Amino acid sequence: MPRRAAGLRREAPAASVPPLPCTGATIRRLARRITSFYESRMPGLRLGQYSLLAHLGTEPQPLCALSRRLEMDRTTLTRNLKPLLAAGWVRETAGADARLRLVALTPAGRRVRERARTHWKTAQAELEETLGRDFVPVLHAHLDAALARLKPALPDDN
Amino acid sequence: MPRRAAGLRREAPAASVPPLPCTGATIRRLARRITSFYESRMPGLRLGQYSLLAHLGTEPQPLCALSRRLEMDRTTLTRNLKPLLAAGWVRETAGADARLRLVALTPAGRRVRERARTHWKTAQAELEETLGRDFVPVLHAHLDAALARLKPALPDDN
DNA sequence: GTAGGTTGCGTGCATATGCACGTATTTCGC
DNA sequence: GCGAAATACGTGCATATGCACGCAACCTAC
Repeated sequence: MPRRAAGLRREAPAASVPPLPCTGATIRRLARRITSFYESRMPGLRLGQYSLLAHLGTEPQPLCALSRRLEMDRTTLTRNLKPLLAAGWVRETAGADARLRLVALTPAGRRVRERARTHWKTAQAELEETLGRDFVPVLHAHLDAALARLKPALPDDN
Repeated sequence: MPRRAAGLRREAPAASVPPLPCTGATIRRLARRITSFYESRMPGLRLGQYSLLAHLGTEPQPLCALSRRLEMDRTTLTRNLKPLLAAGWVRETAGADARLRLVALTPAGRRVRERARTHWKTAQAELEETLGRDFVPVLHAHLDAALARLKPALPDDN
């Protein structure tokens, strides 16, 4: 071991096979990075929360419909909705079908969404600037293609 | 805006602008989908856990080095390591620098990793089959390009 | 040598994610 | 009608994610 004053070792991946290129790990890494990018430009709102607001409307819609549109687990949606309900941005109403839980934006929710949309637009523009104006459409095309090929494989719900 | 009689509309995304294509939302959606794909083929191990095992080695390395290599928040790493420690797949040792927390694979951890690597390889191959053999390299190239352009913007740690 | 900045780390808080399981309602087959 | 299948939903559990804050050990300048 070479002597070293203070420091940390940044060498050696440590006795083993180097990790092979994993599509899953890579996409998650990029998702983290991009999420962080957006959120640093959207004060007071997580990206997921904004996404939720953007998919909500004045018209009450059932949770299941929302989860399908967002292609997100129903139970995740239930929990992600909680802070928005607590903030008074979303209200729930009862419909004819007693099983359904209908959710819609409140006036306050619409205001928050409009304000956030501005920030989002800025972030999106800045992201496209950073990644390259002509790069982003290509990236999107590939992401969409991957989504189209990868079937959700719905277990029970959704 | 034409005033429409109640009952004319059946679909309607609910009184508002349809969500614009958001790179962040799209990549998170794909990340969820792909994660689910891998995990359905890796019994008893989350994708993140496998990724961690794959980046660990026999040689003890400090947490901070690991978090840098994984490009992941240090505190997230701390927590993600916990189940692996509990399972006896990872051990921690003390080094010269009392600040550092050195972690390495145990023999059991190596065995688990080797078994998991097999499953991972199958999953990866199947994914490439599903997405298209020639598609995946292109996708990777774009993901890597995006990662290269998007600087982490390290706040304090990491 | 010691004060003060730096570095490595853990915890509390808040959200994100999805599976297994259980519950309530509705619809369907007969 | 009525019992079974289908549908919509919540909760418990386990992990994933990162920021703010605080602590301890280390290093550097003086």
